[in-house]
Amino acid sequence: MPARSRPTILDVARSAGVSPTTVSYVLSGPKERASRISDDTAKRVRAAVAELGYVANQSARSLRLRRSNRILFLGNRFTSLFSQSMATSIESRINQHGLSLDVLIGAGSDQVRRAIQALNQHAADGLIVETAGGDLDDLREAAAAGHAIVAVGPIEAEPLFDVVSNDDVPAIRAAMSHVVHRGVRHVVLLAAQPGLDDHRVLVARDHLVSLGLPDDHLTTLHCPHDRIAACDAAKRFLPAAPSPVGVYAGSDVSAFGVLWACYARGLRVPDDVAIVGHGNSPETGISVPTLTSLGPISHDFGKAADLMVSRLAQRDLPGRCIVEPYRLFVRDSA
Amino acid sequence: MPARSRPTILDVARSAGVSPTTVSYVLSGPKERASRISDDTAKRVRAAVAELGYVANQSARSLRLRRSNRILFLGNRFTSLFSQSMATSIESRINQHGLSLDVLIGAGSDQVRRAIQALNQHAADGLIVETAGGDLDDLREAAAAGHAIVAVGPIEAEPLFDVVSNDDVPAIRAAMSHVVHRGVRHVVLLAAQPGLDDHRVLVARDHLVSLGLPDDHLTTLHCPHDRIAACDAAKRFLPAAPSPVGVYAGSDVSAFGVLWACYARGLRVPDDVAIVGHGNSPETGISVPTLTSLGPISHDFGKAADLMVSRLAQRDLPGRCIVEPYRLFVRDSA
DNA sequence: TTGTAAGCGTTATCAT
DNA sequence: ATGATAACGCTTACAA
Repeated sequence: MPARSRPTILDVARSAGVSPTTVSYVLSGPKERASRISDDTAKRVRAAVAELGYVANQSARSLRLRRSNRILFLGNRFTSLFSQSMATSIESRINQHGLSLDVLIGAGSDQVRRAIQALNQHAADGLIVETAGGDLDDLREAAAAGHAIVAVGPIEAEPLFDVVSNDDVPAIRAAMSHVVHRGVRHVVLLAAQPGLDDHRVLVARDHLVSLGLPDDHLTTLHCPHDRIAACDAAKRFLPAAPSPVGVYAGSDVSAFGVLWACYARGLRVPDDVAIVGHGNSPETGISVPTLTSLGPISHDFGKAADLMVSRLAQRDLPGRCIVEPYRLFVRDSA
Repeated sequence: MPARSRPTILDVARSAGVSPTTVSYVLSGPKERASRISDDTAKRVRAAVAELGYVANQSARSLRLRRSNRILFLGNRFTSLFSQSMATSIESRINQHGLSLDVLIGAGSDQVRRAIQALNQHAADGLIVETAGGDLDDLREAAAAGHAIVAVGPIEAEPLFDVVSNDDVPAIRAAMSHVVHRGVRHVVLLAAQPGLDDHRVLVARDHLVSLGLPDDHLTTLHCPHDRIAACDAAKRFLPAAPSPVGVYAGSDVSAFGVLWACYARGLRVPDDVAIVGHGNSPETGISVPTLTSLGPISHDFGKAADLMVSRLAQRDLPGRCIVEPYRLFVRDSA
């Protein structure tokens, strides 16, 4: 049932004719301690390691060191281009620091709780989480319990953990102003689940009202942020909508779904339907028409990793907040 | 530097007025041993656990049990709809078995080696890996070392580990026959990196030759399987290609990239350009035109998880092989 | 420059 | 029905 047993540090020590202490010193990297080992001994130890194929047991190591050197990243959705690029840029930065990153995917408080559970189990040292704010209470509690947390999302600074604050509100307003200026008088707003990212549509709706659009010209629809769900939804609501209609899709993938629905229904973009995405993923540049979208000016989320690393080095740091500005990227779909 | 210290089993024992042994028995689930603990004691223990918020330290547990109850899944690409659905279906099945799944993403032998390293470190009990065959040697070596491996991909049975064999060859041939029957005499084949999935284009090319297409009517291009790279590539090769031309994109995401390139260049699909994808992702149904693609008849890869679980229960099982049939799904793009 | 020994938190064995 | 004890593999004072 258990895997075939692997060599331990004792086997290496025996084979090299030294004590386990010496082996540990040789392997624990060239800190100042490495100097206490003679070159010759070190060489013999390394030879033995290579010959036996010795690899340190992480469980034993974590138990003794009281840290695992693993960081968890919890992204929102597999289909989200945004989560993907976050995972990629965070991973490379985390690796630069000699830690390893585990990627979990899935929004929702159950996933957040699972991730925090992993921290409680000492299975990971810290959690970088993409959140829309729905699980802030869980995160606050975990941070209060001494866990290292970095949250990324459209949220404010926190006292107990670090935040990369996606400041998308001005860009959302700019997008709505833009479509209204182009003559749109009816707007459909697409939101995923309530609590997940509905702040986007709330901001959009408020701003449209302040621009003078009557409330009954605004429709909020809930559908998951994936291409197919958005396309299906759009095929239902678009034919009935007065032209020109604006669609703020809440995500780029949804926007592409809406775009396909326009093709399927023979609607012209942007003349009949003006589409705005969210995320400004690279794919916005290849569709026909190209997709107007709003997103962060920089797509490098390595800063979240840096926050985590410095927090691991000093646990009692006050919560820091890096504001990530967003802007509207006007292309041809609106 | 280390996290605030959490309660251990000793704290629980003290608080409940019992020995650590008893706490462990109470918590290790109601197997047949639970009977040896009196109801009253068990209740007191559970109360103490709840009060202190005790959670078992996974490192200590893994060290003692010599297993981590974690399974690794290594998928090819974040952008791959196929990897995504594999990860999802495998995770839910793995969880049903009381294990947890860690998802890694990234093709290439370095990633495979990193995953195997995790096995060597006792950080995980088994590895489910999506592979095109390029890293079979590494996997064989790991399996020979006693690790539990399940590989999913267009590969054959293996003696030392389990395989879910994606039998896509007949479907690829069917797809090529289909486009040729429709009058295509020139075909462009898109492959990712050599060694990753080039078997797809090799099979396609061989079959096209056997159908009588001259070799210089066949072009193989290498570009990563993502929408943007494929679109850029297609924008370059399509205008020069004789019409009608067939494109076997090697993946659905690439196919969508090619489709956008056709729109951008004013080429009609399927009349000027016939496009075939690979993977048969749900998105094939929403594009205009819908995407002809080949893929597995079933998208449930829970069977890979089942293989893993049974292998963990009995390590010396011979390598099993489940063949996953593919077929061509003809839609409007070819 | 190297070795001895204690301890990280758990679970299994063996007593009681 | 419960408890004492040893062991899992590693790191690190401290001793030599």
